[in-house]
Amino acid sequence: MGASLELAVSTVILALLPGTTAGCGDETLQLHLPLVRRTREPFAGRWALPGGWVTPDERLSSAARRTLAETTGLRPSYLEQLYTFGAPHRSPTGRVVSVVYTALVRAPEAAAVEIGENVRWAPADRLMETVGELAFDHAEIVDYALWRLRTKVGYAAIAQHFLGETFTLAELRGVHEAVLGKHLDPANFRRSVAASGAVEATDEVRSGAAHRPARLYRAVLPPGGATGGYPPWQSRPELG
Amino acid sequence: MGASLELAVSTVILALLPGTTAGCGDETLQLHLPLVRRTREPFAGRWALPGGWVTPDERLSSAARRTLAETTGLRPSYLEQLYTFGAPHRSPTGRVVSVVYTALVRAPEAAAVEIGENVRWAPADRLMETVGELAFDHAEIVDYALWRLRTKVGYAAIAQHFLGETFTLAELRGVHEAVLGKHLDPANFRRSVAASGAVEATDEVRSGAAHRPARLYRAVLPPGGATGGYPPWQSRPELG
DNA sequence: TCCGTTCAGGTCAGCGCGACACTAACACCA
DNA sequence: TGGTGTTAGTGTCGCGCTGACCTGAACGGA
Repeated sequence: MGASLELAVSTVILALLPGTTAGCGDETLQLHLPLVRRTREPFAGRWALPGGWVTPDERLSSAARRTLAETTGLRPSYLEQLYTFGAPHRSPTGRVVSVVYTALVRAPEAAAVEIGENVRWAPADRLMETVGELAFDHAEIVDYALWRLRTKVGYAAIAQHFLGETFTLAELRGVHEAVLGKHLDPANFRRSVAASGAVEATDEVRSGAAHRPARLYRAVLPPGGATGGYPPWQSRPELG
Repeated sequence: MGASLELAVSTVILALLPGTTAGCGDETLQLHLPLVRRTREPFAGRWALPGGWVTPDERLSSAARRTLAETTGLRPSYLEQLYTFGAPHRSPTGRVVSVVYTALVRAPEAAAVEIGENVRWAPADRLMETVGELAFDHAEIVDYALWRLRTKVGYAAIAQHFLGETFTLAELRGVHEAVLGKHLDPANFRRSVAASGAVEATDEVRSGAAHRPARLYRAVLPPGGATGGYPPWQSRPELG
């Protein structure tokens, strides 16, 4: 029935890395994503999202995981389905339907990517300036992923995915400021986070700096069913 | 590359129809969705979501529209992509990946469905009791669609899709009460809707009943870009 | 010892929302 | 014709969340 049609997966992986501004000084974090340079037609030489074909016996998310690891070496712990793109002429060489997954990774994991001639991190908000036009409709896909991150993702998810096991509230706030692109009041941010129940305090503190040490916190996953349904990001039972 | 794999589309169409409670009295509206009885294996005799195969030259949404019209006669004006289900053994007869679309339709449009031996409306919250277990993983798909409707859809969209061109606030409130399954305070509902800017008052009123006539309102679409991105339901440029 | 910096917590005003009382405008009926 | 019932629509109050700002706590460094 539905033949002569290829099913692919792509992934939009977002990481907060130091800004690659050529000038010095500016040490701010910026959203980056890994891109792969195409070596074959169509769009040979252009940069594209990591991805590949789905094999008959693997889950869609497994295909995304596998192709991501094959091309970039990244192995994120959690992938979320973003959208399925299937316009008839997305690819000039035939009908390709792409199920796109997205994930957030920490900077240490992001460092696992073997940067090379054909793999690189690119600043999500300046793709055009840094790598030129993306292959296929991948620029549109990235835009949609960024919109989802900025409008739909909560404290716990961002903390858990962008920071380590434990973190200070200042670190969590810094991550949020980088994602949202605006300054947040430390006191109000603290209250807001505490009220959300997304983090819990640990006994430890982070010392060493020339000021009062900060308490360390840990992300606490939503109790899975407390909201009576599917939380939007993490912790939804993976759908088939 | 990615062969031996079928791509299908399914649709979850939601309409508010009078409750089919056998007993008298209860005239409340209930969420219903159209189901189609399968005539072939697998799952012959079981009820399933309307859907079918994607042909090589049509958009995914067009395939959803076409198969929905072929099986039920429904032609909703707008379809929204819900999720793509692709677990390896969803279908016992081979690998099938289903891109699921969803839409809300008004009762008059819903009446266009030619009810028969193999097509019927079923109450969304009592599928098991009324039609037994659905084919494939369609019950899971319906659950996810209901969750999305109840938690993600705003005033304007519900008004526009479930009601006519103009409507009273009482009608809009009734629709929301039916969707959410709980009573809403008329005064607070009015203020909340007004503040959202999702509706605008018209000059007309609806008279005829034995009480003060109610002003008619009209749904106003979000200004498409006011939020600087993709509004969640209606009015997002259809993605590829 | 003093000082600068950051952590941590508190206060206060404004806003949105739920609960509830009240007025307005029609149809119906005695 | 005027009273009555019913629903439309408005006003008010209190609570909780949020932004803006202030104060004390705890460190390293001069």
